[in-house]
Amino acid sequence: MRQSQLFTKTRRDAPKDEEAKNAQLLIRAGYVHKEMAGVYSYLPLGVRVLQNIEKMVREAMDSIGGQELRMATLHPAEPWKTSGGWDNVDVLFKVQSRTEKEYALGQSEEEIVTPIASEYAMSYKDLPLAVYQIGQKYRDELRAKSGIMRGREFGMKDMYSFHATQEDFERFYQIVKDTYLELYTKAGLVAKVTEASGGSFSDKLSYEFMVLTDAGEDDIVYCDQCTHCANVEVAKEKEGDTCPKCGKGTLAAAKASEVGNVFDLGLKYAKAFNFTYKDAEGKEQYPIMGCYGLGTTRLMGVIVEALADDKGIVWPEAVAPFMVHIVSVVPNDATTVAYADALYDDLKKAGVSVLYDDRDARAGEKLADADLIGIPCRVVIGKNTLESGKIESTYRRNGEVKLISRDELIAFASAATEHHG
RNA sequence: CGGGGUGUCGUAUACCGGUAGUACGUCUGCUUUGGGAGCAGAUAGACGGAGUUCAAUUCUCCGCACCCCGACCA
Repeated sequence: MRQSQLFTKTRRDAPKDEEAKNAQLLIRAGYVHKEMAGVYSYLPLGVRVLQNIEKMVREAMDSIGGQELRMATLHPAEPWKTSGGWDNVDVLFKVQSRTEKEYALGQSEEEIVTPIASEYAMSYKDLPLAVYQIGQKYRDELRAKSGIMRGREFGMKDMYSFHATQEDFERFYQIVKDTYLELYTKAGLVAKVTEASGGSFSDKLSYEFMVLTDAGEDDIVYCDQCTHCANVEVAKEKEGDTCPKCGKGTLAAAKASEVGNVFDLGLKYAKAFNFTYKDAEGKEQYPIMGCYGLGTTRLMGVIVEALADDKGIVWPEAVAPFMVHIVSVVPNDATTVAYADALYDDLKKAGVSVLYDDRDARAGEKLADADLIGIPCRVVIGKNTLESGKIESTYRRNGEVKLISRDELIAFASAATEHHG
């Protein structure tokens, strides 16, 4: 992509009423556009990041046997009345048609997936079963805040599983947990699994996946030696205590943001929608159901919060909108431009995602923009390095500058691009 | 939903009961080009509605929007 063709532009100042770092940087760099409180449009750069996140999530869910589907987000009122959610879920958006027919907007989709699954899962042989989707969710939050981290419309992956036994659910939960943790690591984050309340959802415990960031809304305590971690809303423990799990470590307190969760739904929805299957003896049984959320847009916001520095965004390779950012700093010099053009073509041919700043602008502005946009590898093409035959590449993450050959750059970038997603 | 705050060109801001100014952006032209260039010109703005007043962007009231704190949070 030539940056001169990119329809968004960067801006020097953040809007005065955006306080969240993620919103300030994403707006300044041209990733998102705010529509209203808690609702953002995603612009070309933002879509590229979201698509990478979705790809990463999709591959992870597919790898553990999840089957992707896409359920409606405009829901009939009836299943919500059947489950009791119509009156009990206060964040449920309800809409009325001009003929006064009532609908709901999807905020989680047990009410939709359970009847669908019950049509196809007839026998114990059809279980376990896991389906998921990635898409928009709507929640009537009383107060949207923290930029894209807590909105009224947002992106989420929601998976639902059905099992014949509690043991099988536990087995699957462990697999999801490991997969989630792997995914957060790949996204450059440090995540903890915490026990939390099931809310109105379930009497049973739920598990939350927390990423450490001061922008988070949750307070957690975690052990400095083992994996123990708990949300203070249910924990009796506090900072400085000896870890109740390993008995060795000390608990530390931190702010964190919930980027995923797992709920044990038990038989609640199976019973509400009369979803039964036949067991090996031919008897009707209710399946055990689990649900697994992962906020894709929130994840994007958390990555910005956790990794950005004072110059701008720092994307991990797995989600970056482009892998290489070519910055041509002497746009009036024909030799330099020809060199940059050729490098751009070569990288594209090698399958590398590359943003090429070919704008007729000064070096300072271009470099500041590159820092703000946050692409992992920046390549500066100017007269100095052109003569040496080496390419100056700078890693956004740590500022490390290397002089490498053209072939080395292409080899590095195409390898990194393969890991994309 | 309770409390607090803020609404001025696209963005950030200034002033003022009487002609709304600046910077950045954008457009035109020329010069410039390795960390947010210079000159010249151009473009564009008072959230909405009532009220007070000779006169309201300014004061008052009512809406609406946005931000922050709290509560809430499938």
